[in-house]
Amino acid sequence: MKLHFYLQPSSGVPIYKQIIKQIKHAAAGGLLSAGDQLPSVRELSEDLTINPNTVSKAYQELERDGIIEIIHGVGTFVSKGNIFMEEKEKEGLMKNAVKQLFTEAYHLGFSFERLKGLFLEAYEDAAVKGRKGD
Amino acid sequence: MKLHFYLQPSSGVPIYKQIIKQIKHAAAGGLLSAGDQLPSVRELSEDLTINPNTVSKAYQELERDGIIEIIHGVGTFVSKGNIFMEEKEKEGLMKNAVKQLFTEAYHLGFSFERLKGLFLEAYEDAAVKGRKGD
Amino acid sequence: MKLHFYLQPSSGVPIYKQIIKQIKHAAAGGLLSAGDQLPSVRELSEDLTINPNTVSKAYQELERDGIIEIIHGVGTFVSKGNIFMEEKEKEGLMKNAVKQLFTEAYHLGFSFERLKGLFLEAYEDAAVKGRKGD
Amino acid sequence: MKLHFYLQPSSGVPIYKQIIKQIKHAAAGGLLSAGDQLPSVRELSEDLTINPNTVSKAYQELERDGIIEIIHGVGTFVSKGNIFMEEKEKEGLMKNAVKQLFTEAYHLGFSFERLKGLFLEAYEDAAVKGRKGD
DNA sequence: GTGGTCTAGACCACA
DNA sequence: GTGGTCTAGACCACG
Repeated sequence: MKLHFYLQPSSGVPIYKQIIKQIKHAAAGGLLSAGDQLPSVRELSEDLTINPNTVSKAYQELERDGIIEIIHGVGTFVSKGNIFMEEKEKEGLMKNAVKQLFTEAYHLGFSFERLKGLFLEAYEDAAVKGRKGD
Repeated sequence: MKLHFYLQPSSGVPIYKQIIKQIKHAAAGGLLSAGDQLPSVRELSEDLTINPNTVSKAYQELERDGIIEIIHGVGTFVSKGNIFMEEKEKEGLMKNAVKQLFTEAYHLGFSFERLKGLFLEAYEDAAVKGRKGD
Repeated sequence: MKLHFYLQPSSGVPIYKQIIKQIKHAAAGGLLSAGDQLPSVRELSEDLTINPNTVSKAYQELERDGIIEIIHGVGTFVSKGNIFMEEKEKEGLMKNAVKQLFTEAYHLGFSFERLKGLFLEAYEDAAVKGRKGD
Repeated sequence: MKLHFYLQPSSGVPIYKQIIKQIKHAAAGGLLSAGDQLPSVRELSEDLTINPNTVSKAYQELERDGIIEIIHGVGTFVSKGNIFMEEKEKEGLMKNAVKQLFTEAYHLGFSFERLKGLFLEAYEDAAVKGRKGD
C-alpha cells in the first residue's frame, strides 16, 4: 500500500507538520500497520520534491511520539506500540472538520443546500471508489 | 452583525492569515457589505487576545488586496470595489474543502457512512440556526 | 550568571546534544533558575561559532522535554516545571563518571595513586575557586 | 587477560571510536603487549552484539595508526611499534578527564565534598581489586 | 529584535 | 543502501 501525500506548500502549515499529520492519521486509521516500512528519507523527499532534512525532521518527531521507529542504516518502520486512535478521538477530529466546513460556507455566503449537494456528490464518488478498491 | 473569528493559534497557519481569510470570505459571502466598519485594530486584538501588530498586518494585507480601506484616524471599512467572488470560485473552494474532508476520513479509517451521518447532523443544526438567524 | 559552554566539536557527540546536556545539568543544579532567560539563538550560535540551526535544534529538544520555554518573538526561558533532578539521580550520574575515570586510568596503566593525586589537586583548586566565588 | 569493553551505544560517540579508544589506551597502558592477539572481528562483534563491520572499521583505523597489525587469515595482533604513550601524555589525558568531572559536578550543583567522597570510595574499591588482580 | 522553516549540499555513521 | 549532523544562507512569523 503506497501512501499518498497531499502537501499544500504555501498554506502556512509547515511541510513537516503536514507529513506528520498524514502519517499519524494513516497509522491511526489502519492504512499503515505496525511494522510497515515507510519510504526512505531520500525517496520521500524526491517524491515530494522537498529537502531530505524536512522529511527527516518529520520522521524524528514521529519517532519521539512513538508512532514510528527509526533503525539507523536500515529504515523507518511503523511502531508496534499503541498507535490506534480511540474511535471517540477520531470522531472528534471529524466533527471538528465538518463544523469548519459549515463555518466556511457560512462566511462565503454559500448555501448549506448546495454544500449538501456537493457533499453527497463526493460521498457517492468516494463510496464507489471504496467498493472498487476492495 | 458581528463577525465571529475562529482562530487556531498553534495550527501552524499564521494568525494574520487566518484573519485575512475570514474577512475575505465574509466579504465575498455578503456577511460584510461595502462600507461596513471593521473593528479597530486595538479592539480586535483585545477580543482575540493577540498582538495588535498581528491584526494590523492582516488589515494592511487586506488593504493591499483592495478588500478593505483604512482611513487614518477614522476607521477601517469594507471596500466598495469588486469584492464579490464568482459563484464558480466559491464552489471551487467548497469542493476542495469537501474533498479534503473525505481524504482525511479515509486516512483515519473513518467510515464514509459515519462521516455522512456527522455531516447531516451538522446540516440540520446549521439549517435550523440559519432560519432562526433570519 | 553567564553560562559557560564547553564544546568538543570532534568528539563524536553531536554539538546540539552537548548543549542540551549542559543546559539540562545547569538547570538541574541550580545554576539556572526558573524564569532565567537563555541566550538568544543567534547570540549563542555566534558565541560558540556554530550554526544557528544547531542551537535551535538543541532549544527545541529542551522545550519538548519541558526544560525550557520558547516564546516566539520574545525569547527562551528556563521552565517553571519540575526541573530539579533528584539528588539520587545526580549522584548516579556522578558515580558513573567517577567509575569511568578509573576504568580509563586502568586501561592507560595509569596508577590509581597518581590519579588520586591529580584529583585532590583539582579538588583543592575547585574548592578555593568556589570559596572565592561566594 | 581479556579486554573488557564498555560501550555506550546511544551516547552519540560512534561505537567504532569507542572501541578504538579503548584498544589504544589498553595498548598504551600495558594491558595489551606487543604481539598479543586481539579477538577476531566476528568474535568481538558477537560479544558486543554489534555489527561486524563496525569492529572491522575500528580495526582498520587502528592498523592505519600502527597500533595493531592485521594478518590476513591469521589474526589481529598488537603492533611491535612505539605504542607506548609518554607518561606526560597520559597525565594530560587524565588531568583533562578529572577537570571535566569537576565541571560536571559544578553544573549539577553537586558538592565537591560529596564528589571527593565518591571518588575516595571508588579509589578504595579499585585499589583493593587491583591488589587481588596481582 | 526574537524564533521557525526550508533549501542545497557536504560529510559522517551504520549495515 | 539507510539515517544523522552540520553549515550557509534565505525568507517568514511574531513583538
